[in-house]
Amino acid sequence: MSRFGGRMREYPAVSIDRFDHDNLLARAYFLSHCHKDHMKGLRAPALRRRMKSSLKVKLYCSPVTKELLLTNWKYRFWENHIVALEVETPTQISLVDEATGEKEDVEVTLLPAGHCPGSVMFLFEGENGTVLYTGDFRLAKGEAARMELLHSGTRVKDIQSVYLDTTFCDPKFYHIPSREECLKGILELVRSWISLTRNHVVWLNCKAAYGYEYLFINLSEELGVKVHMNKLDMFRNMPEILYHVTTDQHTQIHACRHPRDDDCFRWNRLPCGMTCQNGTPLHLIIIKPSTMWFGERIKKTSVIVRTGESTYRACFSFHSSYSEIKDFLSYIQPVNVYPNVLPVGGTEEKVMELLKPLCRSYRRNAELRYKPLGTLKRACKRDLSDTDEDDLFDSELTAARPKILKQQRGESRPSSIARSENTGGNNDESTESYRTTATYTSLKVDFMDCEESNDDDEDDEEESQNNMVAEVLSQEPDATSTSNFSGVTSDQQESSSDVPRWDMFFKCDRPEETSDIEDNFPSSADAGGSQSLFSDSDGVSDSTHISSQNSSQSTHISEQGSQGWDSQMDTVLITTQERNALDTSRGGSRTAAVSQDTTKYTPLDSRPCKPLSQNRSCAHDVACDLKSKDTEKDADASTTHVGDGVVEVSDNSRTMDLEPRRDSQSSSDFEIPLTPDAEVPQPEKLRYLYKKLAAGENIVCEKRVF
DNA sequence: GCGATCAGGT
DNA sequence: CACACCTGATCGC
Repeated sequence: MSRFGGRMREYPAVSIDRFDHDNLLARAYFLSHCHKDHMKGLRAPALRRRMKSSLKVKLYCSPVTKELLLTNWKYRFWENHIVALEVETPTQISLVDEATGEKEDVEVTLLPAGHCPGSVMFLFEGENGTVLYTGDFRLAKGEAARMELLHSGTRVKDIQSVYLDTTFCDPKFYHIPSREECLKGILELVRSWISLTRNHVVWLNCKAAYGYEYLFINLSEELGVKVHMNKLDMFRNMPEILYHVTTDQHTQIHACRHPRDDDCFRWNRLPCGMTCQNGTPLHLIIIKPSTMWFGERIKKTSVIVRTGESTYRACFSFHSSYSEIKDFLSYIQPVNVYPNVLPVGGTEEKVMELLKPLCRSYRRNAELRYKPLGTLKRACKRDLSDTDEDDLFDSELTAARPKILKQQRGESRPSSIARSENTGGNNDESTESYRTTATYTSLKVDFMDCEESNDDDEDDEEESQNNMVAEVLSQEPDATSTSNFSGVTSDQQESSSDVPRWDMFFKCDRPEETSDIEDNFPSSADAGGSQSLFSDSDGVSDSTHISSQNSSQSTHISEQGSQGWDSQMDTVLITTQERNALDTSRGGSRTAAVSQDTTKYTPLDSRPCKPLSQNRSCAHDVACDLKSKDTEKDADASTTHVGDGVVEVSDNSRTMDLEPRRDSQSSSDFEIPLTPDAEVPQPEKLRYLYKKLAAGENIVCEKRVF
């Protein structure tokens, strides 16, 4: 639930998603979506009075949100004060103080948030910088990178602050199955039931809130059965939804509600009162969409679980998972982040601990706070002494999977790489120009991403150790590099040439280039072949739960208790693995169908959700495009290349945009003073270590010596 | 009578 | 587990 107070530090003249207290004095109002917890005060008498006496104050929202809001008579009084802004259309807004006449202009852009129909994020650009208010959002990994308006030219805009939906910002919500996965699971369950006889019906026990519409649409499209709802006047101008829902009870899929709809637990009675059809009693199953999450080491991502004889839970989430949040924020890399939501067991401090490392300001501060020695020790200590299994892969530790992704990531997300390298190496940006070498910081960031790209594997010891090793490797140079700001010189560059680079070392083992892009789309590419050095060990660990899948009597049925999801390994109904296999065997037609349906959701949800295949190729194009343009940009902007891998920046206003060449990664990181005990790794030693890593061997001990 | 808040429920 | 919402009790205006 949103705890956002309504106002952003940078633009306090506007109020977003809160309409009480101080917000009554705002010069403009913004509503991100139509959920009650974002509408506090929106129909209060105080605000109503203000609107009556004001000609200028407006409420800005997406066209769909406007429609949904005005359908509710309680909000009808807003009618002449709402301005619907088209999504992804930057709009200049004058914020006028009606009392003083004082004026401030901001440009606002609505970006699709994927939370519910009409949900958007607000991007504000003006004198006080660029800030992003996410509202509530669910964006898959990589979606931020695909949002054109988050970019300026080829790189991410310089975003000062992000006001972030942190609902699931906790490592325990590490993974939530993708929208497509969940959809498929529900679809197959519903299909298998309602195709038995015409009297087999399904009740979708949805909350009284917007956000399930794409589920209804997809079920209806796939199965040719409309979904029964209590009312649908709010969709009267949304044919994409309207076509798939009905007020006719005589349908096999219901999402109707009743104040006492637990009557449904009495057999075969629907909330709408239906108990039989043509004199024959109904056979009812209940599917309750609910958020299911998986810690990152839990690999069996069942999206449907049977909870009783005729009751099921289906995975469904309105909010981004922890790994999706991380992907989003680490791509944007704002200077500041402010959580809009406190996760349940969490405190503001705890959330900030998780978010800060993904921001620019923290990196600078961290470098100031921790002297080089301290940083190095800290990184090592945490890696090696942390014996808490649950924490083993949390947060930063998750960053280090020994996948050969660096190059790939670099190609598809240049700004992310550039930023992280910068932030790792720069400190006082306002007084001098900088030379930055690319450092292992980027490696770390890369791994942070790629480990999510196949979270369906490896919980075994061997892999864990590999993880640890990789973490060590990626962290230490990182830590080292943080000391760079005091000692980088350009001649450190030269000596790097004969030192093996992690990515280059393994380059020959990599699959063909085109598969690189797949790694950016984990939800659709999980079933893909080996993309990593460790695909073998992945395979081995996979086998451990294949057997448990087979132990289910069929691909669909098993019982479960009501404990946490993580302990329900054997109650899997439909696993992602199974479904992925299904997709593969069907030549991907299934994926295509679902993707297409998702497209239909687009106008309502405002999501630029293209079919996955399209997304991929699109992303691929963008990636290539970005890369080539990036080069130009560096040349014509305020950055100048100084040698290979060193960039000198003279633009003080945008120092964080330093973009060292990715391929500049070199051993120069090692050649600055280290901790007293530390030694500079010799090329031979690096080669040796890489070899061991490639073989999946544990070299942690040797690392300690290092 | 209305709204805000809280507790308790799904 | 959680979300987003509803209902009902209580309090203050």
